[in-house]
Amino acid sequence: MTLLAANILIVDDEQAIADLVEVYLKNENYNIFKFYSGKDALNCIENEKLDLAILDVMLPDVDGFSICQQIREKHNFPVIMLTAKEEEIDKITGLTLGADDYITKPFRPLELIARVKAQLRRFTKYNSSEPKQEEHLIAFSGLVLDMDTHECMLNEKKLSLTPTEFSILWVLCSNRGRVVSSEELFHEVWGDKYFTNSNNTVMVHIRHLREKMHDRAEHPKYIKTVWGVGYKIEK
Amino acid sequence: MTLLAANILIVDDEQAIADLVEVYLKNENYNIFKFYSGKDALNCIENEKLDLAILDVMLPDVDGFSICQQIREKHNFPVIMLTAKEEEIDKITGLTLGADDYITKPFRPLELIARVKAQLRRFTKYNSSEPKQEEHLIAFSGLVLDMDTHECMLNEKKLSLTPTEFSILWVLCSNRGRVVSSEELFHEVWGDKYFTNSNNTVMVHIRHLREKMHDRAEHPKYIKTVWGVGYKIEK
DNA sequence: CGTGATATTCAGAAAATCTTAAGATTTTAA
DNA sequence: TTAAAATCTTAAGATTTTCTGAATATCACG
Repeated sequence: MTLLAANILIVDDEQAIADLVEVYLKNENYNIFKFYSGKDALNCIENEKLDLAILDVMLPDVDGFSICQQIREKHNFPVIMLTAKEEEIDKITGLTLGADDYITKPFRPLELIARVKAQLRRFTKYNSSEPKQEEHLIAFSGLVLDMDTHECMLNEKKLSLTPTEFSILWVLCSNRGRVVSSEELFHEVWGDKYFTNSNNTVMVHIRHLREKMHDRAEHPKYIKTVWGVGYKIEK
Repeated sequence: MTLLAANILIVDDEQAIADLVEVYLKNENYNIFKFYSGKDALNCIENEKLDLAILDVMLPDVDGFSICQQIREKHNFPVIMLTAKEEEIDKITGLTLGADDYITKPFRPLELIARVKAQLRRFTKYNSSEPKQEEHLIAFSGLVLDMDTHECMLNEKKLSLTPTEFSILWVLCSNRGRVVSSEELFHEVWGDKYFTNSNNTVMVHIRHLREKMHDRAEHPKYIKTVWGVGYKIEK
């Protein structure tokens, strides 16, 4: 694994899913190798130096399990399986054998990213002497967000955030200095899982966040409203 | 045995099992030599400096006993046998033929790792002067967990934990400071072999643990619930 | 001002966790 | 080997926390 960015293989015949995963992970600065079929993926496994694979269990040609086996045979990097919730348990048991982790669809983007990072961390821990830079931690001017512990500290004081609140703040912070629209926020946090026209839900959570941060909407110190565009945290 | 990592031989014709064992042990930083047949393994025994072997008793070509005998004849490192539950008689025979330990399938990852470490420890104790760092003991702020004896002490008092309880606490402690999701806990403790959608089982064990630790769910001193994410033990 | 965008509030819905207990399984002891 | 004890799993309902959507209020900009 290079120090700069991990190479991640994505295989899913549902193009929408694969594309989505790609977007999320590219956003995290990973190099993506994406395929809609198992056959193409196998080729990639041989020719690229990969660091992690995300495989759909059910593929039309070569199934995820076989790919996983091939990876195990000749290579050594973590494999995360994607399974639909409805798929039969027996099937999954067999198919996920040997995978390092699995995620059931539909999943939340942040969860996916967290899992990917966890695997890369766990793996590099034993395969590199580099004191990995911590990407699961965001810290600046009195605000600390820790993906591992899901903790949030604001000026030495611990804020107890709900999962959604944490996610929203995380997205805002990792895009610090840039305005993030309600829609974008919604997509980042909830994924395409739900579609709703009302961005009101986001608003309510922003409200709660500001409350917990003692941030008044009139003079928000942290989460600023940019009229007609979205929300932003100052750099 | 090198100071850095032990070389471990795995032989099992059930590829899924061999792969699984490989994953678990690689995770523990061992070098793995894996084979799906006895013949290939014999070759490896001659050419590599091995520190431990994990052998399936039932192999299609050369059986585990024979391999074990060959190891005993020319080499000197511990052998752990893998046996299916039904193979009662073989178990005994295998042991008398010189295996140092045996594990019945299906096994739990933590148990496998513990046994491997125990054997390596036992062996190196007499064959090296290096005071190997002991990873089989976790101790911090009043809590002591001993993988060898499966004992747990909390503030000088011994807690009698069931195997599952011990495993869960062990995983939580070794990931202290990080939130571990129910799913992850489940994987670590039960392995990929068993699969269940309900994390309720984990929950019940957590409950029992908290009970034994006099940890109330409202104000847990030790095992904290991180809503929507998992459980965690403070650093 | 008027209009559309953002805020606030709050109650019901949904989701996650906790508790309990009964039955299944495994281990231990006799 | 069998009986007893210990442990594990599962399920159902209770509880707690979190999320959502509607109704209303407020604000910024023209």
